[in-house]
Parts: sequence; C-alpha cells; structure tokens
Amino acid sequence: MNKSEAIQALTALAHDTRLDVFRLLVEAGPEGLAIGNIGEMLDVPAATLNHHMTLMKQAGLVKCMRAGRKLIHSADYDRMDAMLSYLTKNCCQGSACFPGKGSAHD
Amino acid sequence: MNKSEAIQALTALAHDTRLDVFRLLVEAGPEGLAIGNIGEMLDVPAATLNHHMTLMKQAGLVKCMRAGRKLIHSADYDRMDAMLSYLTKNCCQGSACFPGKGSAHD
DNA sequence: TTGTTATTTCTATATTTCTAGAAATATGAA
DNA sequence: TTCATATTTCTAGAAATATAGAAATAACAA
Repeated sequence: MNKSEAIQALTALAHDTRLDVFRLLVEAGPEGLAIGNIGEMLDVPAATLNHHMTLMKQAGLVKCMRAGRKLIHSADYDRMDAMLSYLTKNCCQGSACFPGKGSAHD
Repeated sequence: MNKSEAIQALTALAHDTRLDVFRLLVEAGPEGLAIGNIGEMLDVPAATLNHHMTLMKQAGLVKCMRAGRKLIHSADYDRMDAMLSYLTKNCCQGSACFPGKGSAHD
C-alpha cells in the first residue's frame, strides 16, 4: 500500500455513515449485506448510500459480489490491515509509537 | 476515545500535507519542530500550514508548546495509538480482522 | 521603544464532498 | 413480455474543506 492508497482508506473511514457501514459489514462477516439492508438499518437513502459505498469500494475496504438481484457487500479485512500496517510502519516508524507493545503487523 | 474523536483523528491523517506533517513530527521525536521549519521542509505557506496544524491539534494528534518565539509541535503517540486501538476494537471486533496475528493494543 | 522573527487570525475564493430526488438500468419472477 | 425489486447514474444544490495573501499578534533582542 502506498501513501495515496492509505489516504484513500483513511478518508473512506473518516465519515460517520461510512464508519457505521464498515462496522456493520465487519459484524456481518464474509456473508456480507445488500445495500438495501444497510440502507434500512442505518436509515440512509439509496443514492446517498451508493455514493458512500462507491468511495469505500474505490478505497478497497469493501468488496462486492452479485447474488441474484442483490449486490452483496462485505468488508475487506486485508485492506484494513494493510492500512493499519501502513500507518504504523510509515507514520510511526515501526513500533516506535507503541513503546513496549510490539506490533500486530510484523 | 469515542466514535467522533476517532473520525476526527482519521480526518486529520487523511490529507496529503497533514500525513507528511505527522510523519515529520514522528521522525523529529519528542523535541518536535517549529511550524516555520515544517513549512520550509514541505514548502507550504504559513497560513495554509497553520490551518492544517489547527485541525491536527483539535484531533489531538499534535501537541504544541511555546519555546521562546517558536512554537514547538510534536506528535502525540498516545492519541495515534488510541485511534488505531479504536479501529481494531470497534471496527474489527478485537482482533477479528487480523486472524492469528493478535493485537498490539490489548 | 523599535525592529525582527514566528505564528495566528482574518478574509475571500476555489475546490471538494455530501446529500438525495428522479430517472435509468439490471435481475429474476409471473 | 410485464412487473417488482435492487442498485446505479444523473443532477444539482448545500455544506464543508482547502488555499493563501495580508494584517494582526506574540516574543525577544538591541
């Protein structure tokens, strides 16, 4: 992951609705959720939600597969991991900012 | 750290210049850097840089102390750690998104 | 006090992001 | 094909963020 990808992922999470969506998708696990379901749960109009999902997909934090007429969205844990890893490696010089704690991402 | 604080910290890092600033401050260590020095290093006008520093200070990622006529800014590692911890705990359900890796933030 | 350096505030403009209704498109069922 | 459901695209206005020049403020030195 490079810098602009990391910024994209950070931006994707730095929004109230999008953070809610990501958490829902993490809870939902690999089976994921359809946009319609997410929209109901969070009470967000389809067009607005679609805009946010597009950003998250572009950032790579959300994957999407069609199942019939539903589009199943799920969280990409690896991408999230890569972003956290980028932050600790490139912004915190390894574990430098976590003295005595070590890193989850060696 | 609560959700809106986490979003504030994510937003603070999700910007090209601000991410550069944070990295510079991490490299500089506890001695920190004056805004003027940062502005020279990154070639950003003082007013623009001040705007970004204000956001980062509000997000708690940057601390600031006066030393003579210079204002020394330094990275707040604890805040960064708190944000990463919030993300893994609240968005990834503990170590759920890092199978077999454990967490740096227990 | 006067001057110099460092930073912030004021201000305005430019740009980007957010929101969501309406229309279009895609899928599958009857 | 016709209909219902699911999602996306189009569109436009609203809101937020970014940029930076100029003026104001703060600290210290001479």
